[in-house]
Amino acid sequence: MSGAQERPLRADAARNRARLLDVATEVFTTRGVGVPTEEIARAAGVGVGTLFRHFPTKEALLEAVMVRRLETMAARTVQLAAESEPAEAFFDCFRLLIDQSVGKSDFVQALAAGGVDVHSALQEPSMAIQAQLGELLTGAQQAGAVRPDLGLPELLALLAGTSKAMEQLKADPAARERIFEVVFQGLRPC
Amino acid sequence: MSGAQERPLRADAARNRARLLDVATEVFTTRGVGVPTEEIARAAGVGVGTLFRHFPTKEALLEAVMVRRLETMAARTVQLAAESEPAEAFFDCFRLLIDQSVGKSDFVQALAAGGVDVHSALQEPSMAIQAQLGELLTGAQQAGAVRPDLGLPELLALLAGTSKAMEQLKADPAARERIFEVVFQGLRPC
Amino acid sequence: MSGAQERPLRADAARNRARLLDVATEVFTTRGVGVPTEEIARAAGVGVGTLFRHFPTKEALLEAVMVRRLETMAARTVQLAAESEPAEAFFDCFRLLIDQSVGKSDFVQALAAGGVDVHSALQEPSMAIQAQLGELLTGAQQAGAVRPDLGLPELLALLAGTSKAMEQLKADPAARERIFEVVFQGLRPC
Amino acid sequence: MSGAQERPLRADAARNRARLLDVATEVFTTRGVGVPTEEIARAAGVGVGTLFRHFPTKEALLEAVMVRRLETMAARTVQLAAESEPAEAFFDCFRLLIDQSVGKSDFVQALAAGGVDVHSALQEPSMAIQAQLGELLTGAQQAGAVRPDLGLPELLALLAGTSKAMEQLKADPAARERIFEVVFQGLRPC
DNA sequence: CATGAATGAGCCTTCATTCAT
DNA sequence: AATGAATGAAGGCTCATTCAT
Repeated sequence: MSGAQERPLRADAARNRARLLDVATEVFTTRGVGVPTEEIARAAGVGVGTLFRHFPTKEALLEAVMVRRLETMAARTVQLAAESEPAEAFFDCFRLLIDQSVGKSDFVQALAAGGVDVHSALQEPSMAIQAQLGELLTGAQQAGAVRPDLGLPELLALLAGTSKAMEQLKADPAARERIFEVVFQGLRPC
Repeated sequence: MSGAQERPLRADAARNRARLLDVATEVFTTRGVGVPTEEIARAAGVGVGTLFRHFPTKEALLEAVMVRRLETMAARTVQLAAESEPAEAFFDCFRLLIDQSVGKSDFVQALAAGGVDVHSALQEPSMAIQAQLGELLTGAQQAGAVRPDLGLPELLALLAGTSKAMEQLKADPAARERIFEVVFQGLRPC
Repeated sequence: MSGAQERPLRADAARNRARLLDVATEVFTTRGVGVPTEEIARAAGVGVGTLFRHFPTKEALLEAVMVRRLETMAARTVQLAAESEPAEAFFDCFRLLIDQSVGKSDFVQALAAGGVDVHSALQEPSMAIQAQLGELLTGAQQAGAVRPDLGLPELLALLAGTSKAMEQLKADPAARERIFEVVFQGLRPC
Repeated sequence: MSGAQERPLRADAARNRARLLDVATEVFTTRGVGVPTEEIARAAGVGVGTLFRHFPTKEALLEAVMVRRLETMAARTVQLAAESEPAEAFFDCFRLLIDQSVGKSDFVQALAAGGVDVHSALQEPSMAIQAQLGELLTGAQQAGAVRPDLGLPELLALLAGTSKAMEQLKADPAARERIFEVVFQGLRPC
């Protein structure tokens, strides 16, 4: 269902690939996309050659990082959606996506794959979450827990915005909670 | 108040500086910070040498761009604050700052100069707006128009977040208005 | 007639450009196209940056080198053609082109720009020589000094081939002369 | 005669070696020496490791390719020389060598192993053909079919040159034939 | 023996910054 | 003061070669 594995991939190769992905996620997130490939490779304990064997381009690496994040998000979203009442599920999911992406608001933004120039590789996982979110939104609206005039685009924008807001309050959990209160109260029908 | 002008600056030099600043604002905003200095210089109709005479560093140029934006924002904020009732002034000002920064959420974020690594040059204008916003916030809270548990940091974070959200809805003014409704309703006391 | 000079080009810049062209010609010719750009720059007494300012690509440099050779050839060809009788002019010109390109048979081959993938920049100068050679050939044929069944393509091929042959006899002028005798005798009508 | 086989070589190993050689010949000839080793290996259906087991260096592979060509040429030359009259044998052999090397003028040039920097491995087969050609040349000269003032070096140079000339006329057999006529007529005593 | 993942030196190219004109 | 040519440190990427599986 998730595309044929090109090949089983040798044990060590798989480990390297995973480490590269982990390191790249960490590095891109904390220090931006400007970090040299060589540094990422070194941090992963491999040579540049290995990095480029697994990801033919720096951009391909970035893409893979985002795809993985998106897929993780999608998985948890699905899980949550199945476990609770529509309204509760909606708000829990909102929280989840935000918590998932503290310090990574770009990832949440990448989620809005409706845009034109978004890399095709991101389209699929992004669409998957969007579909989920769409259902959750509708459910919550039918349950009367969310303003009925909001659409999916507004929801995505609010997710990106809330994530951005949270970034500035990393150090203050109480303040973050207040942001949630503001947004959630704003989402409710007048 | 904004630092002594080193020297009166010849007429043409001043014109060049202004053009450089305008062009840089436009270019950085629309195409990102990655644009080569030479291109900015050319677009401003001067040589690179001239650019570096006015701004010793590319980063200094970027800083100058942001300072100017911040100063503009501060001026309008002051004006607005003086013209209206506390509560109205607060919401108008929120709107203003967001509208000012569509497609430029980084500028709004720069506004949160309380952060550690923010360039010192941004501190002063940022502090100025923050002071204004602080007063507006307090005023609106005393008027009972805004939740009393919110502090300046939360407000700044919400501004940055809302700006980010708006970026994704550039093309849809009605949706943007709905975002305002959500945020404003969320800001009101329960 | 040869395209508008983009700009007069500062004295030192022109000198650098010329030196780069000279060095590149020498280096590409004696050691092949694989020589690193940095080495060429160093040999010309400039930094890599300067090389790439003048020639945006390594390939562009190579192209420029060949264009210049071709233009030199064309100029001398025109001169020769004007000075002598058709038959004599034809053979003198053949000799000239070969002597011009000892150790550089690739240049002579580049002359055959009829090929498809030849860089467009080479087309013009190549065509110019081809036109000249065509006239010389026809003249010599009408004078009865060259087999009438030969066309321009064959002439170009023979030039490339003779040049290649000469490369192997660099050290032996007498042997080279014998090659000329063979080729020239072969060119004459049965 | 051509060096002791290190070991009998297992059947599959021998097959791999042969395939590698075939593929490399094809690839080097049609696309140049710049083609990555890995690609050659893949085209031969083996891993890079295998390639490097058989040929310790890319250059060694290239050498082996040329040695094989040279040996083939030598064999056919011997055969031809034995079958015909001296003069006819000489011209037939010239033709043969050229036809053998259309699009591969480098191979014919490698034949001139008298040069200094030629790899030692090429020396032996090259010398073999040279000896053959020397005899054919002398024979043809004694038969009065070839100018007596030509030596082996000139013959080798003419072979290389003619091959180069033919490369440019790949598409036009009639023109190629005319080149032969020119060269052969040039070779005949005045 | 075969495989192909790993390595890392080296290449081309860009761009912020300096400095001669 | 302005200009734009020159500089050279990096950066992304390739590929011959090695070595663990």
